[in-house]
Amino acid sequence: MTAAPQLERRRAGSARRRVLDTATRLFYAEGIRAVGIDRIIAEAGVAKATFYHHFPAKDDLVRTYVEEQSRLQRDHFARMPRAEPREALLTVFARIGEAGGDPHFRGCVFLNAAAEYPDAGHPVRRAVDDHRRWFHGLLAGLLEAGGDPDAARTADILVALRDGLVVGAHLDDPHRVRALIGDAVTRVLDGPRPTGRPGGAIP
Amino acid sequence: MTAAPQLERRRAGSARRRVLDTATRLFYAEGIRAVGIDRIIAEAGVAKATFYHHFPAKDDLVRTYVEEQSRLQRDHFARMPRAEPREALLTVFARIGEAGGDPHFRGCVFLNAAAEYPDAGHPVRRAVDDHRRWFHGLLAGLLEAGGDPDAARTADILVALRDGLVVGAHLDDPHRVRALIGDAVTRVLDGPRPTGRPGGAIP
DNA sequence: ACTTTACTGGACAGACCTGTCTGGCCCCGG
DNA sequence: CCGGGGCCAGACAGGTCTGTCCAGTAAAGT
Repeated sequence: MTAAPQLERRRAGSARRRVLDTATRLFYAEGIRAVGIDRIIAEAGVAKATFYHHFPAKDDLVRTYVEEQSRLQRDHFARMPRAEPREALLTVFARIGEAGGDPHFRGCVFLNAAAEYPDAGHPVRRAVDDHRRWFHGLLAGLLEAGGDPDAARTADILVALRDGLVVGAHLDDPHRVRALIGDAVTRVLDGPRPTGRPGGAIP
Repeated sequence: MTAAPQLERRRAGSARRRVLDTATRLFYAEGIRAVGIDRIIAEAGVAKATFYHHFPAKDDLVRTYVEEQSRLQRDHFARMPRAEPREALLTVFARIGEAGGDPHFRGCVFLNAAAEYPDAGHPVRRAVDDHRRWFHGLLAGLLEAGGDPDAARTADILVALRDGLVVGAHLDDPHRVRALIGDAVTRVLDGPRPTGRPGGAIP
């Protein structure tokens, strides 16, 4: 009980919290490379030494930012009310349309971050990969529970669809995307399966 | 006959050509902000003054890069052999799978560029928009020719699918994406339509 | 032979970047 | 009361960025 207060002090992490919040806002709105440390610490009202005390380098801040966004999304879906698999799937996709309506919407945190880190082995890219694997697993689980005969494949397609919808809501028209989400998901879920073709998977 | 040689000199545009080629390679491989002018002119073997003679600012080079890539893709599809609309559609999507197999593949030129330019009104973003409108029109035209009852809607979905597939081929597994393209497109094309529901569009 | 034009090589300015360091304040636990 | 750690303020170093400028070369057209 003597070590805990050190980690849980009243103001402990307050500066760190402000840095991370500011970085999250600026990184998402303007891009990661486009936002410098000086700008972050100025808007967060934090000394430079304090920043480098909490984050050894800028990339550590970026990685933390991406990881936290992933955690927030996972928490959000974990707190989603229980529903039938298919309904849950539609809810997941409906959220894309809602997010696109936000005036601050600027696409997917993870896709945007990945676009700025060409090196696939970079910690930031790994964090993105982790998030994508989680999301694929979430969809595959719902599909399996819903009795989809090839949940992994359908999940692959739905992940692609989700990425494309988010991109479209950002670069094209959010309202049009919102209007077509249900149609698109239904086509993927209920569209014809290749296994139905005679002479299919098994030779 | 007197003005033409000035524009078509033997070496005229040679330096410009080298700059644009080098920039194309580096921008795509490493990102736009990540590549500086000094690096481009060094690898292109061009003097700095020459660079700024052809491109008033870096953003002009970037815009030219994006526009040229758009033109190249349009030319490619224009030279595509005539085929039935549906077959042509499948060919368009099959190319995504092929591109993903290239070891230098690093996603979509236009999505990557857009991710680095948050301002939607920026000339680079406009060039990206132009390209996306063209691509949507290409798909919509093929769908209409193929007798799709709601070509614009289906084109919207296919554009989203295309974006997601390209993203997946870059961030996830190119081989898996390649294997599911046909399935995905078929589901979207032949999946159930909302208009088929009783009490549909017309109240 | 003269002019025009693209091009070279490199110095230079001014801004911005990340990251380090010093010095001191303030609050909380012991 | 006092020690330590979180925090602040800002100078500083070393590098990179974009963009300007100058002086000179080489080749094309007239």
